[in-house]
Amino acid sequence: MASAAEFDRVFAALADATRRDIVRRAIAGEEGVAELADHYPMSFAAVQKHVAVLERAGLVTKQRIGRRKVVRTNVVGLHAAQRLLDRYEELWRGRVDRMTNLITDTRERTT
Amino acid sequence: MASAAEFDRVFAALADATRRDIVRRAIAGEEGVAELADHYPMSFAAVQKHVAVLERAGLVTKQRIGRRKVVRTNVVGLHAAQRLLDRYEELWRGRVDRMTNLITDTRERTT
DNA sequence: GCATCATACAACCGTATGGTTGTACCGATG
DNA sequence: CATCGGTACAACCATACGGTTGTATGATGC
Repeated sequence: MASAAEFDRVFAALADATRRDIVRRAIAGEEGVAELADHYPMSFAAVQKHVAVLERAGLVTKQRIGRRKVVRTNVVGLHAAQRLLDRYEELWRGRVDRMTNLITDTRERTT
Repeated sequence: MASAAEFDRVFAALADATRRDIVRRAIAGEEGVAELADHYPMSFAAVQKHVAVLERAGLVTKQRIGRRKVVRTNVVGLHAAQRLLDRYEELWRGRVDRMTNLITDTRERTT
């Protein structure tokens, strides 16, 4: 189970379009940092920082291959975020069910 | 489909423990801003700002009831985030499948 | 109409964030 | 071993963010 601080990092990491695109590209898991940087209108260092943010959030990993470091998205990190949203969803459904019951009860009582 | 800026707002809104807790509490949809504020060790104004961030992200709505404004989580906003994560998940699965095929092909060729 | 509860918003402050440039390190290759 | 490609990191800058206090607006109850 992820701590509050971990959720903070995961969602903060996903709250940037460039980083989301890096996550998407890193699913293929074939590009190094410099190759990723070519896709974006910013310096290499900026992209490197974005990758570092994603890495700290546990959303990607880096593996040295030759002189490059290939960036790969870590599906485990994504799952943490997914599970939190799913829990909200469950709670929401529970609430809706309870309201439905309430309405049903009322109907039964009033009919 | 949500735009990049909308995703930015949704994930940024979720990247704070207090705001996530407000979302959770607002699922019940019974507390006003002042009542929510009682749960947290910060000023009323701070909580109000958090609610405003969630509102701008489309994660909660406010409805005037008497002199209060009841905060309710908007499940549609959550769905936007969920769908993005699900898409990453799909892409990831696709990649794994492709790799599996590749390995299978190789085996078939080498046997 | 007045006091009051609930909300809204502006101004301010410290720190975090996203970007830049510059420098240093590491590994492959001639 | 000298060079070069790829990465890492520090220093710096502007702006955004999370918090505060103070003031204003709005709906309720007497």
